[in-house]
Amino acid sequence: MRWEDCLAAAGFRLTAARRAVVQVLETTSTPLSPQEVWQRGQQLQPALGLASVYRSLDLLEAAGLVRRVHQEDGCHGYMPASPGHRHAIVCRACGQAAEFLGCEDLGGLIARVQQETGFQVDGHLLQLIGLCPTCQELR
Amino acid sequence: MRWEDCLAAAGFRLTAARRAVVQVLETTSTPLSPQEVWQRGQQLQPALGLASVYRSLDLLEAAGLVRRVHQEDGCHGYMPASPGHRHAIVCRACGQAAEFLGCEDLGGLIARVQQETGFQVDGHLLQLIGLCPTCQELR
DNA sequence: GTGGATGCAAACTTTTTGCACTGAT
DNA sequence: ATCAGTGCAAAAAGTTTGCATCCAC
Repeated sequence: MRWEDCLAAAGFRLTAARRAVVQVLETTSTPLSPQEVWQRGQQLQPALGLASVYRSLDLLEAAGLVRRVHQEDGCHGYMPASPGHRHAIVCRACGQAAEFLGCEDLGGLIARVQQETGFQVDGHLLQLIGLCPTCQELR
Repeated sequence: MRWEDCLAAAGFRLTAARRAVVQVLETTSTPLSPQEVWQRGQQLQPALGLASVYRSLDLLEAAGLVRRVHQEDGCHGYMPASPGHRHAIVCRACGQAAEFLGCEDLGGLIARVQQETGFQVDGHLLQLIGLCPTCQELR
């Protein structure tokens, strides 16, 4: 299901602003801040407003089409999200990011933590940090 | 090693502002925002400035004495950090948090992701979300 | 045609910075 | 006595909101 259909199915309109935001995110491998999405989006849609970028990102994130990643400095970046439960791995040198599937390995850990703390775990935030292939070569 | 010694050993001074920030964090089980730390800290140290709270939190985090947790809404909270490599579990209902040890279970997952993506993984961000014992009872 | 969505500007929130003064060493 | 650290105020970032206009349906 393409993103246009996802939004349409949920009753949202296909507007130029949303198109621009999606196009920008589709063509990046680095998570982008709202500001960056805005700047790049203006090349596709000169009238694009920053507020619409925020609104579109919220919408797309809620729809599961876009993922928000936590950067080391505390700012947020957005990247396109593949369907399913995935996590991101972000390069600490260049910011390049990739997604990966599978966090079943957490099962044992979660069971143990539930036992130890009494919390009932129903979600997790997992993100890996490292060096991408390119940045490994540069050192 | 108490926090006073940690800072002193690193060449930092023991000031009233830092004392207040540490005391506030020591007496909370919920991660606090800088604003909250400031408000509570003013009861211990009326002249406390918000800027000093930010500066102290940065310092204490760099020293590993305080942990920054990512809240669902994107804002940051700070909580005291026990020594060693630990992670946090945060209650999605009341914000209460606990720490847990042990993320060796990630080893297999990390090895697999390195293989798949070519990234060299050297860190991770892991946080669990769930319901604390108290909030489980309330429903 | 209608109402959802936009762009703009202003408001707000959060965080950082410049600077003179204070107080820990 | 020194100078790291502070409090304050201003500035800079980051994000949200109000509103008239626009355009997808």
